Amino acid sequence: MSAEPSRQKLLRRLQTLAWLSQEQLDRLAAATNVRRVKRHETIFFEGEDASSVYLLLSGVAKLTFLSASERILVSLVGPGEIFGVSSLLPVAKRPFRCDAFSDCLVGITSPQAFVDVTLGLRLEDLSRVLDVTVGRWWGMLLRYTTFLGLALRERLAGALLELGAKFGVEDARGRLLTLKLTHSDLAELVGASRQRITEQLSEFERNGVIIRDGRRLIIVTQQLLAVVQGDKTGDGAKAAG
Amino acid sequence: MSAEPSRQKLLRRLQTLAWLSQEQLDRLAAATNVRRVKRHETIFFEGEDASSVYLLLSGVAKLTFLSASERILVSLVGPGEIFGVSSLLPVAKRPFRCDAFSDCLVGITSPQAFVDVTLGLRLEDLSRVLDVTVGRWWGMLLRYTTFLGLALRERLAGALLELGAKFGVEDARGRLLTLKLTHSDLAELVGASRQRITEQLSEFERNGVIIRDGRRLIIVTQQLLAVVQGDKTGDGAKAAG
DNA sequence: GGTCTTTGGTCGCCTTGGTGACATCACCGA
DNA sequence: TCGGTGATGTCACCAAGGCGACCAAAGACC
Repeated sequence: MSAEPSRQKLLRRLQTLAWLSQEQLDRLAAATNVRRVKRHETIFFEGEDASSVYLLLSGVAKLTFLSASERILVSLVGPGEIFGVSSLLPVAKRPFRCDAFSDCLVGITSPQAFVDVTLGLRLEDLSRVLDVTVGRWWGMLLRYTTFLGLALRERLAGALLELGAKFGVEDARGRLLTLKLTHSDLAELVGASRQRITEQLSEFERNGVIIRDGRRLIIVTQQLLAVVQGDKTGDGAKAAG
Repeated sequence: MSAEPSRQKLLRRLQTLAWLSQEQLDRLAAATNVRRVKRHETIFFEGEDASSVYLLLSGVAKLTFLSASERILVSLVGPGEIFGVSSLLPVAKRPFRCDAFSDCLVGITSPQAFVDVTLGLRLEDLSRVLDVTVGRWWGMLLRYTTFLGLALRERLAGALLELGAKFGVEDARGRLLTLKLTHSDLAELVGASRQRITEQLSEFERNGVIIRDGRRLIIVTQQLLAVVQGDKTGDGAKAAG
């Protein structure tokens, strides 16, 4: 796969890397494999281990998120762009699929080499810092893409789970939310109107998915998970009631 | 503002920074100011220059995005989390507002000091690399938050502008999209059905916002910008003939 | 050119969920 | 204890937009 024009030359053309020194460019080129990908072929799959950094040398690629029965075009990648960067975080899996939108020339490098050449750091050191800083963006992005194409019911369930994980304490009946959230707060969080939240919350209560202690919420993680996974009927809840 | 319990002690409690050495922790503490913020007070405003990194020492803060007549709760920040990290990118302004959801204790550091202590790098070197790698996430995040609460009309206009900027070439009549996009592709990109895209696109054509050259699109940047800014009537288009 | 497949264009029905308007309810300070 | 205030329930009405169905046009392939 390396009988290509000249890896250095290909890399030198990229605007994105214009600030690298000649020596850095050479080292990066040496660590990069070039692969030709035809239109509609896949560059990497969702769920794969994220173990490479990609440079789009030419062509157009697309990143898509595949939720249950829904396909979301997350982003189009143009020539010169670096993608597949979730490999810089200590995250195991790729959330998006990437396939070639037109015939592409793709450079593939290890994150270790990339970090070493561009910053002179060890991947694990950078990872740790990125995780606690820009890792939040990654999480938010995942949340938004997941939420698109979900109904209010599932969105709210997901949000409650997240809140429970972050701001909850264990309780005999489930997980108690220590945060005093109004329905309007939840509405803003989930992108809905206050009224719908009120309704949905009572439905959850009827089905035993949440319990109300005065104005505090106790969430039943098991049931909520069932809801997020698309249990429309609430039967999962009854099963445990 | 530094007559506080002990900055070192406050920092040492944070899970997020558990991997820092004693010496790093001391240096970070020395570079950090602690501020007490009461419930509902604002920690930073949207549109401000992003010139600090924040550490939430205690309490809960919320990040909100304020679009035209819409308020979106982007994320809740819990104790120990680092936020306001857009200051690590070469981006001028903060897109989100951050205010205290409960009484908070906030640590404030310069991005320079933060990067120096945690990675031993100069901010500008890290910035450059982050910009071309995780900068994409930032862009996507902004896109999603902006798109929430916009109607299809505006979303599509925004998407076309983006595509034009990235994959367009100047043309006598506007900016020619070199990419062969089907209506389904656009639908996936803006989160709509194929049929709506067809309709919206013809409406755009009627109003002179886009021009069709066979199956290729030419976008009229001026008009599209007007649409994105909420020009419901299409009068902006007529004005230019 | 003839046929097949992909894309584009339109309709009508129906679900989701936003809006405004109220009636309650819980909590808080005087 | 008693309003006041903000948080909750609930309703009727309405707009946006998804979905299935179907046809027309434009390439693609033989």
